[in-house]
Amino acid sequence: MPEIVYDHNQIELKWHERWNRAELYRADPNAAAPKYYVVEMLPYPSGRLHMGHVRNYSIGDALARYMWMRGYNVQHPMGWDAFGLPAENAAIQRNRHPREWTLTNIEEMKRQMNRMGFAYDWSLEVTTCEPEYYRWNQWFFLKMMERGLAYRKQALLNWCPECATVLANEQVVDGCCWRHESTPVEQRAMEQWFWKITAYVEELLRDIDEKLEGKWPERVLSMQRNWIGRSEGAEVDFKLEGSGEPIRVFTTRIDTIFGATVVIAAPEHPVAQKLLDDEGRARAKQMVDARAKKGPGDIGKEGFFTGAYAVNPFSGARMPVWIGNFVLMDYGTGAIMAVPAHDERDFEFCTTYKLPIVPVIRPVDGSLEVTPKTAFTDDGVLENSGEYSGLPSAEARRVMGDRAKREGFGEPKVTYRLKDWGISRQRYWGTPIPVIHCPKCGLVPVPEKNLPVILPIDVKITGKGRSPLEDVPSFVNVRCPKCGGDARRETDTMDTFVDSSWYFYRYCDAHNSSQPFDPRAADKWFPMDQYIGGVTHAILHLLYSRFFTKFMRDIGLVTHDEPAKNLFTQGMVLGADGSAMSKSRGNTVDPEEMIAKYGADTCRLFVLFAAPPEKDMPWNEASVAGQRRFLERVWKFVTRNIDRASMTPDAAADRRALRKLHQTIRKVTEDFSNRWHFNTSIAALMELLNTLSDEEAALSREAIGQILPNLVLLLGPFAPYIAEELWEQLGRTGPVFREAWPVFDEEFAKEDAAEVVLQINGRVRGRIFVPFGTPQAELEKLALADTKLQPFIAGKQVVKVIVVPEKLVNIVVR
RNA sequence: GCCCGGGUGGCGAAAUCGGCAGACGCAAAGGACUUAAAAUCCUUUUUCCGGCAACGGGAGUGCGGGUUCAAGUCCCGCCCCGGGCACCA
Repeated sequence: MPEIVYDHNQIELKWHERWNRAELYRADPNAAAPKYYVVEMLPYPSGRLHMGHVRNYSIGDALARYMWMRGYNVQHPMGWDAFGLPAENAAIQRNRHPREWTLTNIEEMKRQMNRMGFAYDWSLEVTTCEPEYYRWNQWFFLKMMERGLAYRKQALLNWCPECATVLANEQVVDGCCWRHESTPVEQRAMEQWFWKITAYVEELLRDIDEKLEGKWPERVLSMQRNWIGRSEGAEVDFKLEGSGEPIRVFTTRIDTIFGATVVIAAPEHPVAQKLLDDEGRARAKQMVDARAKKGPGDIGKEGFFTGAYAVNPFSGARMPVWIGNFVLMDYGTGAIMAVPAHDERDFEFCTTYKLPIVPVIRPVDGSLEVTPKTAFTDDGVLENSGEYSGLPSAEARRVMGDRAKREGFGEPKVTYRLKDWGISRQRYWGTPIPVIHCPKCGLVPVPEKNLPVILPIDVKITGKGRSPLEDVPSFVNVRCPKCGGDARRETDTMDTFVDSSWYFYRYCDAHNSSQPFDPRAADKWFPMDQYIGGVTHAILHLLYSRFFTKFMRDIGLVTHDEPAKNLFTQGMVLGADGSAMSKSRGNTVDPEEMIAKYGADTCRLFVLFAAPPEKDMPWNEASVAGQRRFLERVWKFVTRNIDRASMTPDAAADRRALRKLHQTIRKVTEDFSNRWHFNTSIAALMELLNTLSDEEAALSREAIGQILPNLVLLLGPFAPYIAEELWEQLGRTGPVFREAWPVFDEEFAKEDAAEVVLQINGRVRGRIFVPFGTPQAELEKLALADTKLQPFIAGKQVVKVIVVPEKLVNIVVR
């Protein structure tokens, strides 16, 4: 029998061609089959994939193929974020229109991904640089404006010098731009557009517990909770002596207010500013500047006395008003009451400036008091607190908050760390913000019928920190839609996270020209059952898109509250140096090279086999050769057995091989349905092949006839090219993943006898094989009589015998 | 400091509900085939002790306790690694 030499290059090229005309792979959203929707994020439209991407796609792709075989409709689009032109390519690309380079990149991506065997439905592709897509981003912007959720304000913003644009808070990582990890962001005062994500803050938080808990990874939920940073407390007015003007403070510990010895305001606080003379104002400005330059964590605590005093509304005490550089203007009210005895930071400040320290909380057991060295920050029992003395902290907080409200000098209050989403960018690419600045009418939204506002093509990218659109008179100079007078077009473009917040909804109705998508289509597909993405988006995309879904619900586009029922965050592929693979670090591994070396199926199999998908995986290709060997063994086993003449069939061998086959089907099916640990699925396939090889010589034609197609079907989700080719070798016609998923037969999968482990005091001393269903009493008898156990039982007293049917007998002796 | 993960052989890992720790693969060593090498196939491979051997015995899942007939898995207290938040009042 001539051996067929398997040449992976030949096979892949052949299948590459077939892939491109694979019309019938498209999912049909109108079909009646159950829905199952998978979205994956593509992190970077650079037109170049690395092995990190291959792993991410392999996970979703294997699942999608399995779901197809189970008869589900799967939408498996490539998520196109279009975060923008990679800065490092800017020089090359700057003369080209974003639409042009995006399409070029898409072609390149398609080529690469086809080569890797990913079955994407390109017909549903949406790109954020398409004018149609601008239209709906802008449409959403107008809806936000109508509802008062879009507004413009002057604020201190994060500025990335490298990108030459502002960034949202979520896009600042360790004080640096999320795309330029060694470039510290600066603070710049600019007028910007914001979207009021804070209007949904309570719901965003509540639904974490009510809708996502247990279905999204705890890590992501915890990050979102942290980021939202809810904190319950109270606001209290301290009236200034003389003017009677109040300085409002926020505190989570109103129960400690009798211990407040000083009011400290942020240097930019407006009321405090009024108290200062020119010299004071200069000092305050210095503080603000210092903080803008360094990170807030890197400056020592400094402050100075304003000369003014305020009155504690509870105790009536006269308290000096200070300016403190550590008090943040944009959290709480911009002023605090310092309670040095019960707050570490206040303690430090008051010790430095020799301000009085008054303990007012005693631990519940009465054991210790505040020492001169440290603050006592836990809850306890109030003392030296007038009528409130003796109350536990928690109760005091409630009572005192209520009184502040009743008497009008404060109220219980919840504050959040989360701020509104700054969506303005001074980039060229991105959706133009559809607003016109009219000297007479103010901010005028572009009428809906005039959408989309599209980007001009002749633009010079300046990198100067203003939108390059400002230099395009044909774009900027417009007539006011209201009064018809001369006006200027807004030149900021939208954060591309706007696009990624809803693009996946567009997939279910990609060609709608009257609205972003038909609500009925969204109802059919959403909320998506399963979302697969990277953890890097925990507080970026995954928070924004939750907000967007709630907003779309409120304007009647969808009827659900959360975009994704289940979230799965796959682990990152780390570079050999242990840090995340990224182009800027230069530690990426090129899939093209890997494929040239080992073949696409081998590469996919390798990344799936190396670790369970949720785990991070340092790149180490030492074991790739093993996956290649496995595929070649499968190839050889199948091809040499297709027309094999009957040898010496042995019913026992058939039985063993078929049993293993059905056990493997069961195992792989369970892995797919429960946990997607494809590494164990592939291990099971390897075990199957090992068993088949052992039994090969004695298998009957009938057994072979059952084994070969099932083996190929099981391989399909992990190694699509070879599975397709083998399917054809078997005389079938493809595509293999449109075949039904194999079904296992419990009878076949069952072992002949149950192996029961015999233990003495929990240590294994022997094992017996018994028929399934052997009664417990019988098992106990067999165990006690077992010769191997005798030495351990002899001369001792049997205290207890534990029997786990079909598994184990444990004899406790003394 | 607070909040999430995680820690198992030389390496990647498995053990899914408290029931045989190390499946599957890599690497390594030895052997077969070969003039030779590659490829392929076979054997060994957590560790210590005893044995020519089949085998037998002990230890072992970051550390220390506990619960249980039985713990990688559950509980308590630590250590280390990764991630998030943090002068957030």
